[in-house]
Amino acid sequence: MAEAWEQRLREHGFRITPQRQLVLEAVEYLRHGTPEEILAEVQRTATGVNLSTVYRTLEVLEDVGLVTHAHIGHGAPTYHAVDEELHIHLVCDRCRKVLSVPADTALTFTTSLAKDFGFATDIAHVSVHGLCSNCQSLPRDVPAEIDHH
Amino acid sequence: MAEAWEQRLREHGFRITPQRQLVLEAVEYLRHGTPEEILAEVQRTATGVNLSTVYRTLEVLEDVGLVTHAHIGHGAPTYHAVDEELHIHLVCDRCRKVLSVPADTALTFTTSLAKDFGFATDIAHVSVHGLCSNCQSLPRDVPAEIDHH
DNA sequence: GTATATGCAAAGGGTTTGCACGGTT
DNA sequence: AACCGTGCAAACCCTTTGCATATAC
Repeated sequence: MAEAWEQRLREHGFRITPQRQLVLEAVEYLRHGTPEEILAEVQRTATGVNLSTVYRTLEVLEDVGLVTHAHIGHGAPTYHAVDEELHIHLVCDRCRKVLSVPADTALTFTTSLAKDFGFATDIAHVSVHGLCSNCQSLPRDVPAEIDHH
Repeated sequence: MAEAWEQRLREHGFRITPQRQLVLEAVEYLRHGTPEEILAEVQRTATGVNLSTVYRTLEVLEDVGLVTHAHIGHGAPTYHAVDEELHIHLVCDRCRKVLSVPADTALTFTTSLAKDFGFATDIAHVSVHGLCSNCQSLPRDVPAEIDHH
């Protein structure tokens, strides 16, 4: 029997290619990865793979439900394999640290958005910004952006 | 007595310039505006103003607490005057429509982030993505992105 | 054999930066 | 007079696209 991911691609009319396999494996291995990071990982095996292929491949893999992405900072999005536990990223606007918390922390929130506005929330898609516990206790006008990653 | 906004700038060691006044007025007038839109509005009065000045000015105005910004789509951020009612943007990933809901809809959510993780949430900074009530009732594989604005 | 995927290079949107000039204090 | 703010142009990051070639089916 073919691997599940091959099945998924074929079902949606896509072809099986080495690039698609490698990108998917890189996302699974990295657990959190930007397109650039995924490319770097893929190129450890296949140096010839191109960034635009990574972009196109991630789009396809997302289409068929094998990966998802989330926006962390203002920069490149982060991709996850779908079998990762669904989580929300809390981004500290001062120190830039990212905290992952279970998606169902937002359950009452998403429930009321559904009830009051009929809106079906994809809570993990976009990060929640704010200040982490550490940075809240710091003096006000201390330089932000301690860690740019 | 000087206007409040002039006070604000001076307090933080910034100078008063026509550009800063015009950008602030444009943000207040537009209520929701991207840097480009703000520039267009400013240029109705002063054609010579430059985009990079708008960016730099918005940063200053945000620094001193006269404006805030929120990320709606993947594109340019939207600026608001601080006296606007604080609201969350709900973005439909299919039709791209944006729904504004009161920020305190998220009160139980932000409260539990504070209690459980010590995180002080800035809920209005980033939009919540998902599907609006209309698009949920549509068939699955209908082309998305009906309205690119 | 035919349609789809890929690599490459170029273009695109949004934003930031270096620099010289001009305006505010 | 000193410094800050501005305009301009170039550079920047991330992403998308056109096209010819290669590959999966």
